[in-house]
Amino acid sequence: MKDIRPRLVKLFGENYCTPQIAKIAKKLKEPSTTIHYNIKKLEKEGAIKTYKAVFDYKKIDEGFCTYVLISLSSDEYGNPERIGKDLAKHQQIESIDICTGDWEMVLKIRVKDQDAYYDFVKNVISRKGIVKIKSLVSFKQIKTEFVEL
Amino acid sequence: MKDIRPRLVKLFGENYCTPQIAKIAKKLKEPSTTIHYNIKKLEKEGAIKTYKAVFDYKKIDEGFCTYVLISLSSDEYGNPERIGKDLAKHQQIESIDICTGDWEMVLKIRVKDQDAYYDFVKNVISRKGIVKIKSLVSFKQIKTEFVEL
DNA sequence: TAATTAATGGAATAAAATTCAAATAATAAC
DNA sequence: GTTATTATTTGAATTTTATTCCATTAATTA
Repeated sequence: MKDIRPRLVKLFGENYCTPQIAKIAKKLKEPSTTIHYNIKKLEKEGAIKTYKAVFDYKKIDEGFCTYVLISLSSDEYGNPERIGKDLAKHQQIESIDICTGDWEMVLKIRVKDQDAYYDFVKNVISRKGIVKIKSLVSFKQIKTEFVEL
Repeated sequence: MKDIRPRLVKLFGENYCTPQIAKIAKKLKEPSTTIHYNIKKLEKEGAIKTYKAVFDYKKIDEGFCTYVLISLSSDEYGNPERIGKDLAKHQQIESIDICTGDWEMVLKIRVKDQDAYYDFVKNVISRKGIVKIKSLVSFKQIKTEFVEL
């Protein structure tokens, strides 16, 4: 057995999907060539970033989800974007926003369980320049990525 | 001109995409039938919820993004799920989580601009049982739905 | 109003997904 | 440990789909 699944999950997480032109054409009652033309235009304009899968994250060992509200230390306060770009490369981070309000940064994180979360916070979040202020642990995920679970 | 684009955006927002089996097969150096089999299995198990597009939201009139931290009133405190399910039907809400910590619920919202956000809060969030405590407005979105912007 | 560019859509082609059947591997039953 | 059962892999054939090409129409600009 080749255990292809984790590799599939990785690829689907941010790519390797494509629009279903025929189905859309049928749904909108337009010729598929017209649909094709309009989709390519959206892609060229950069309005569509990618096509990807949305998972039932509990079933792919990413059931533990948290929001992390972050304050930056005074020496990094003026440069949240540098830290953000640096964090972005971590697969466990679903989203990164630089915000107004009481916190400079909001992360959404997905890992397997509490232990994995502890490791992630220890190794990635708790670093120079990042002062973690608050973790909100998701008890129940009702909707994610615009998809109801 | 038929202005197909908003209709496309709506369909792609949560569906009407499909995996690229041939590309995956090439990438993983496995026969496409094997890839096909494994994907169908993931779908049947419910591990894959759907395939969808990720947008550059500024370019589709959804550039204004916020996190809303919510406290529930005492009479709804015991039933956050009912409120969550009710909120889920609104397209502007990207995610809904029921949480531990200082707030019972976290929403991620996308609308066109501040005016649209005001309307949304007025009409949807500020209702019986929902006491909005804090809005975090995203200045800059670095990553969303696991995709770097 | 003419000229240019953008969008639509049919027909033909190319590419891909899907089905089918057979072989192999893994697991369970005895 | 051997047999029976089930799950997975894979090539070949088929069906479906995306894509290209080109002509037509609509929209925009000069």
